[in-house]
Amino acid sequence: MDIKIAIADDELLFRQGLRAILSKQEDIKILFGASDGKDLIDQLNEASEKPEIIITDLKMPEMDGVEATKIIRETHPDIKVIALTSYFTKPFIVNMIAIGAVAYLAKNSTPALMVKTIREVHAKGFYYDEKVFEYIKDGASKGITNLKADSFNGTSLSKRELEVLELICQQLTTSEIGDKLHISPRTVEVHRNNLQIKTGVKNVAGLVIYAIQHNLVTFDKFY
Amino acid sequence: MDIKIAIADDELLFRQGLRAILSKQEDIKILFGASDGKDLIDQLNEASEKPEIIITDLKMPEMDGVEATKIIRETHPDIKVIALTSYFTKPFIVNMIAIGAVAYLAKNSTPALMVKTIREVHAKGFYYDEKVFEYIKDGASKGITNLKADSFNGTSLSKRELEVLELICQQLTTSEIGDKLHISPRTVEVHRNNLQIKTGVKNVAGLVIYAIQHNLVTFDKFY
DNA sequence: TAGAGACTAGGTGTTTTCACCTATTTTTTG
DNA sequence: CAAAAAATAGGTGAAAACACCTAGTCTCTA
Repeated sequence: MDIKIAIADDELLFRQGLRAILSKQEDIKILFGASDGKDLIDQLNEASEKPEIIITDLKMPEMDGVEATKIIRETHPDIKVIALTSYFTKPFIVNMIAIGAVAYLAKNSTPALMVKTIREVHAKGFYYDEKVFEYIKDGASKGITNLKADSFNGTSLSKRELEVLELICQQLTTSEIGDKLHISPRTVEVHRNNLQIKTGVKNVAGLVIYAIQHNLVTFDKFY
Repeated sequence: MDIKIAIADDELLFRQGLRAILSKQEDIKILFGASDGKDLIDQLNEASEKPEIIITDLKMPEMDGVEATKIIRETHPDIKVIALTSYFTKPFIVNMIAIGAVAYLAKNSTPALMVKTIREVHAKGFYYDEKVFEYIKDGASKGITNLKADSFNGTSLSKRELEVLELICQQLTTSEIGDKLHISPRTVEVHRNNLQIKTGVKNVAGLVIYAIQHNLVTFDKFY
């Protein structure tokens, strides 16, 4: 009768902390923890006992929570995904809900809210607090289907453009990026220029903001 | 006879998780938790019972762990500070040790290592694992005093610098910023340059990332 | 198989950033 | 009040970004 849960977060201490908090609840049982999206999917596929609810951080190395959620929604449509993150901003939230997360929880939440969210999700299948709900309404009124299609690769950035964008966010210069991708710096300039036109920003500052807001780069990579 | 501890981390769930982990140890007692450096200093000053050890995250809004550590080293030199962070890189580590942290712990550590570090710090006054020790040796050979003076080591950003940073994030150029603030573009350049030195980043891309990660600019303005 | 889209890369020139300096004035603080 | 910190601004020069342009190759698909 326990609520079976899996946790994905790249910080072991956080994961273990969450485990310590949740293990105090008699009706909650933690099946396993994963260090990133890839690990989560692997363990999920191998697990004999599948979790009913997965709590996943969005910002993770290797494969992030967004990607992982997409895969889980396809391969295990009955598993509920609760998104957990420090970044409580509209694009993140609207996008995660569009992808299929059933709750969005800030890392700044209280343990009590975390437990409540888990129980609500288990009982009703979803749980949105007021702020999240407000964001969803906003997102919906602006056409969530459109958002679904456009969302991140919104203006549809190409694979190469995304690579260049990521390296720009890592503070590399044009020629450094050229070296890394084995292409001419001129080509990198073309990509940067196209990125600016497609995203409608003015300079690298704009590109970085765009990348972060659209969750195209993970924060971890900056260090 | 308990080891008295205070915890500072901006994520409540993490803080509570840590509390849950550490409260299982009979010899460890958690006095209070703080949500950022400012909060930590305030609570520290007001506390009737002072902690012997403070575990602080480095990346926090308002006042970060670096700044807080510096203040604590001055006002409460007998309190040991353990730096806790996701970013296990040389500059961070060397800098924190230079400032006076007695241990450097990754958020990716095991709860066991966390407890061990606390006990070692309590007994011996410090604890460095092999990797940290290696970095310190490296850092020392390169002149730690210089690093202390130059690097970003928590010198908080000035009001003007924050204004400039915000406008950089709004994609304004140096001369546009100069116009807006009624100062010479040269002065803006000085501010930008100082920002880069203080934050330890390489270019505007780095500044934008720093600003967003440290909650120095509000995301809302971009929507 | 023709066309679209992506990736490539060169030319040219302007503007901006960035890294070194020095130095004065203003404000804050012990 | 004296010292420290912050804000101001100039010089110089190299590197990078940005804005225009043209144009070849490659891959996928209608």
